[in-house]
Amino acid sequence: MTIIDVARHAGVSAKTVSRVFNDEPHVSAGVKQRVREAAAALDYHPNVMAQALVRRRSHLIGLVYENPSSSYGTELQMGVLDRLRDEPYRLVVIPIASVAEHAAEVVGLLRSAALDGVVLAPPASDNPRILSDLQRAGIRCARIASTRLLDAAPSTTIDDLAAAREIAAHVIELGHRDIAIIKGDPTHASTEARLLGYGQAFHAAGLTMRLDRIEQGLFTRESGRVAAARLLESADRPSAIIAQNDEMALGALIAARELGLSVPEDLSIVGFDDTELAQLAWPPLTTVRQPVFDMAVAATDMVIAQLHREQVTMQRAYKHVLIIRGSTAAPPRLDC
Amino acid sequence: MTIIDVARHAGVSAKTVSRVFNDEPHVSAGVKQRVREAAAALDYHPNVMAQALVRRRSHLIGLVYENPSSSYGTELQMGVLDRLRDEPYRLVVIPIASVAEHAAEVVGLLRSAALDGVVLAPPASDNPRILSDLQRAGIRCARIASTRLLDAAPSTTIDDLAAAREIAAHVIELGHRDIAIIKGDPTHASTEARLLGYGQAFHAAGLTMRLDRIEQGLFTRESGRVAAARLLESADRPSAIIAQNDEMALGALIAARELGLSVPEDLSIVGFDDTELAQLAWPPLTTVRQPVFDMAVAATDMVIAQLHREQVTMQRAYKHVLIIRGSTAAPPRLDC
DNA sequence: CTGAAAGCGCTAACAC
DNA sequence: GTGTTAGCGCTTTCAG
Repeated sequence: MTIIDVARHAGVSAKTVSRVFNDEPHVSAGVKQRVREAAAALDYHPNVMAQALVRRRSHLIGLVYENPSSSYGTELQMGVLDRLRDEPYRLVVIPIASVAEHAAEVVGLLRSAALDGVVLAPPASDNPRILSDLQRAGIRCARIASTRLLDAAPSTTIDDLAAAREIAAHVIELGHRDIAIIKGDPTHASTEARLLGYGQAFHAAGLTMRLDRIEQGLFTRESGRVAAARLLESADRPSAIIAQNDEMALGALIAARELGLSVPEDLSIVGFDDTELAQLAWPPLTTVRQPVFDMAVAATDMVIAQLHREQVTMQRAYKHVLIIRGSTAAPPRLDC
Repeated sequence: MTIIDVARHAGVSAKTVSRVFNDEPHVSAGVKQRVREAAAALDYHPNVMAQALVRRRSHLIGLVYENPSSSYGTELQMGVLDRLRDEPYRLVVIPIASVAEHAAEVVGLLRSAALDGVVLAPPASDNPRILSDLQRAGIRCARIASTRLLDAAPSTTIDDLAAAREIAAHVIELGHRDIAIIKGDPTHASTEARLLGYGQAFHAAGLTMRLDRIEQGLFTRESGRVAAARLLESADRPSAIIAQNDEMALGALIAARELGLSVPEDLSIVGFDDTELAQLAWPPLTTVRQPVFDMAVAATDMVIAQLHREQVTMQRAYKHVLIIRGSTAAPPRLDC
């Protein structure tokens, strides 16, 4: 059933059917009626691919993320879906195993998906190659938690440095002196920013950061578990662990449990992001909230605004909030 | 940049360029080479929408689910993505707030997304209207956890009845006699099946099911919390709660905590599905495992097989496994 | 207010 | 091996 069939059936031209279906003006009520009836009788539905070809719009918006299964990824996706509800755009999920390795191929992939626009999560959101390829390909984008090239494309941001400083300061204030850090994936820019933030808090408190207390993780639960196990297995173990996200903090919690340590009595643990995991963990995690859902809504909004050729906010900064829960307490007193 | 530009640049016809890009045979190596160079020089990328129009294939596969944010939804999606990796198909996420209410509009929505095929999760997977509309629209599908119309379309199944019977039997074996049930969304077929399974276990043990011990939930955490609160607030409270999924079991856990009850000492709680939540909860949930990820992989495979006109398995049954964790124990002894 | 003609960029079917 | 012709189903001119 094509537009031609409907046109014949209604005794009008194809163009008129097109007008009716696109709510264009200048169609008499009678004709409109006849066309609608003919379409209903023939169970006609416009061919979306033909429309896409001629309009040069697929109405597809992509979400690019390394690890969509994480709590962070879910929240992100829910934000995009929330903004897309009641809009004539669909969400295509584009998982990329390793953005750093495949940066050169990413935009080719997006192109072959015929996307009108994309929401870029870290670390793609900070990748200069991807950003410039995207522009050349004419694919609109908006970015989640960018840290650099802030005028290259619209982005949402948080102050990683300050957020990291605050959560480290909280741990220090509790009385901890021997504090270990589990870093995130080195290909994410926030890994460095957060580390610097922790460093500032240490410095302000007159503490020195011991490099042998910094473990490399990958933002995954398992990497957090392994890193924490390394830190906790020695007799000389830290009294607190600062993980660069909740997923790794949960891994640390699991490692502590495996070693028979109680949290927070023997060990304090903090995360970052305040994803759902943080409340679900036992004890619930002290962390710093990053409004991922809201950022995803805003980024999606920025993409749509571009597609509609509307005024686009180039940058939107979000506030973080320190969330104190049960995974932190004063360090154990060794000398009594 | 179109195929014509490349053809001109390489001094061949458009069809030849098409042949090269589609790896068709009968193109001499030299020509192939020239075409590739011309394409590279012009930064040519085939227009996917034009291909889609003429091939009648969008290479888009949809995942229809009511609540993609849940742990169950995430697992489902990861299964689909896993099967789609390295395939030239993309995943479009189609959340439907209430399948029961909008059944008549669902296929129109899918149609307007130009999907080649869809994976249907409950309760869409059991909806006759959706199934028949899908067939009329020529959209291939495969279903997750279907319970009926098993030859209407390919499906994956588990034995809800047996699984429910087993987990209820486990609770009964622990010595519980006063057992409450939190039902799931009544528009899902498994709600009834599982209830019947619990009933069979009760009957086999010579217990009667008290209707005033059956609460209606909606498969959401909050509905589980509210239902459990109702059950637990009376002085005459049950010693065990059987929830029809993990999400509601977690809600029950939260309700118990709010009322100062310890699990499993004062109250045993079990769920269903064995999603990630079950291991994350504290105490971890006794539940019955449904291999959602595997089922999603299989369903996606069934969709792809249809698109490739290959032989399709019409039904694939999965085994459930009783998983005993910390949320269940013998009931408290009242008489000592 | 309505319609005819001309594509959008690509590929199927057939020639040569 | 390679090119030609004719669409895919729709929308965009531009006439009337």
